[in-house]
Amino acid sequence: MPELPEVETTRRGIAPHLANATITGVTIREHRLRWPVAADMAKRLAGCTINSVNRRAKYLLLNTDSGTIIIHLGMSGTLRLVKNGTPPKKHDHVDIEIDSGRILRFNDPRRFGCLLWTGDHPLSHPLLSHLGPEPLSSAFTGHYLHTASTGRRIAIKPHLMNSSIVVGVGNIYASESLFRAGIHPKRAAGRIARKRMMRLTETIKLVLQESIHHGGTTLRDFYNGDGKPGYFSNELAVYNRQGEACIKCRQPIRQITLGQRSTFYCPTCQR
DNA sequence: CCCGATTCCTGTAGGC
DNA sequence: TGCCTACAGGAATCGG
Repeated sequence: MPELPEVETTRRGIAPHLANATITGVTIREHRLRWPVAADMAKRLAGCTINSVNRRAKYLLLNTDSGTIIIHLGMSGTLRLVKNGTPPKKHDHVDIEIDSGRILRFNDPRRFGCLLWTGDHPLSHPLLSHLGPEPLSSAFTGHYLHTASTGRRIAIKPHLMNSSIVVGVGNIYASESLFRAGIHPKRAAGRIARKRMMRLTETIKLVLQESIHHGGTTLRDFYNGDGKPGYFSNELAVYNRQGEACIKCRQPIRQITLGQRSTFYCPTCQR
């Protein structure tokens, strides 16, 4: 599933092929994604030149000379570059054909992803305008997170997954970061000392940077068409490891539900 | 405002 | 082996 590191790796993979490319055609086979794909997308995009490929949170932004294509991969979406004429497979919902003779192909079995168009500045779009800071940016500090958590009684884990607090921390990395920082996922966000918040923010940055490293591996498989899931599984200390011995203290890892999401932690190491 | 619950969807895993 | 059901997850939105 595309976590922030995988979205970033996707961006780096497709950007060289798309920069300065002109769109020659668009095929929409399925409009019903998380948000409907605009019927006039094809008309709007034809003849546009892509200037750059950027990322904000888990959104990919294809910046053209007359507007921006906003793409979210949801949890099962992929973007692949294929040769012109490659027959579509199941769930290949949208093709963006470019003048190099290739197609940027959006596939998404669960259709939680989206593909939108805006003529305005993309960061002003309603889906992007209320987002919190990027976790790997200098704006995301222990001081910031401590301040943003003041008075909050919500558990720290769903708090970290709230995109208005910080973007890009999904279910897996919320559990992993809290384990490494030694913080119990149910602890109220407003009851974590500043010093521990400092450690938590540094841990989040570290975990995401490590996983970007693994995202490279993901991208190669992804482009080779293997598409095998679970590359991260060997790196994960607690996620999906319920009942297994904690790598630090050998106590069994526990699984609970928090904010309607599976949550994994060590009852001894996390307080 | 705050926060928990619901919702969209399909592939996969587990039970029988 | 095969059918059936429960469940997973990003994130907007609803409801209390």
